[in-house]
Amino acid sequence: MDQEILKKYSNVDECPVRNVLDRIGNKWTLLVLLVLEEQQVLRFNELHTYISTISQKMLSVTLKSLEADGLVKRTIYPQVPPKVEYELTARAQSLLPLIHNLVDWSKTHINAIKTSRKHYELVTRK
Amino acid sequence: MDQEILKKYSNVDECPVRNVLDRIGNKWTLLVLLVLEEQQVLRFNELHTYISTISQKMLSVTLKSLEADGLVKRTIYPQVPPKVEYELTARAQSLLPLIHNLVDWSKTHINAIKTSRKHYELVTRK
DNA sequence: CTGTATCCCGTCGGATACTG
DNA sequence: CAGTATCCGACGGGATACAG
Repeated sequence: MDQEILKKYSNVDECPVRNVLDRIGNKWTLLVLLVLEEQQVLRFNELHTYISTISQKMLSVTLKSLEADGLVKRTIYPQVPPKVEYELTARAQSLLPLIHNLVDWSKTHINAIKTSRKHYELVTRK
Repeated sequence: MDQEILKKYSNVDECPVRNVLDRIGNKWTLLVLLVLEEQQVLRFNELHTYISTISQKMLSVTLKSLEADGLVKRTIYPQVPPKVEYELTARAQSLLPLIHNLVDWSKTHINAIKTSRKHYELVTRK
């Protein structure tokens, strides 16, 4: 890993994994992906019902960025009232196993991590 | 995935993977982990040299949170001038394969993703 | 050498109200 | 039903200066 590579990894635009982490790292993206994986096809308000604590604004923003990255397919049915369906793309399907690995690792280690945090807080307290 | 589970996944404190993503999702954590993996043991300023674009403040903050989570071990040598060494823990070693999977997936798909983003921008432009 | 302390700004995300 | 528009507070992260 030379200096050239490091510079690229420091740059959000040039670093591939930063491009991905900047998406799934934000507050709601992962949850939307997991719900869509399980339910397969959902309308906007159905998603909102499943993830009731998300605001309309953030659900909209999250879905748009997922659509922009080609991870979610959005289908509009031209009718009144409007009907819009969301579903995962093949690209998202290929990412989901890695996400599940992360979820599993987190579940396995979260207790030890929280214990570490408490201990760290104690020993660093003045 | 029932409502109870979803509420937990919406809550940063209760959701295991959010606890992990909130760490590796920030700007510098991943890069620090990868450099430490390759170099094994580094002092503060050596890390700063490898990752020259990080500010002293953020390097300090990033290392502290990694240490708090038990992902990095910090060793102080009581001498003047001070010498402090950082190295990965076994916990971090167990996480790194998943990170490499993410890096690989990102490298594989980043071009297609960027193409999708450009296309999305075009079709949504007024 | 290994950090802290301030100040400051941009972005993320929440609340609320409004629209085709 | 499926969003947008607006306002606003909190927080991540950069620049700079200082300290043990």
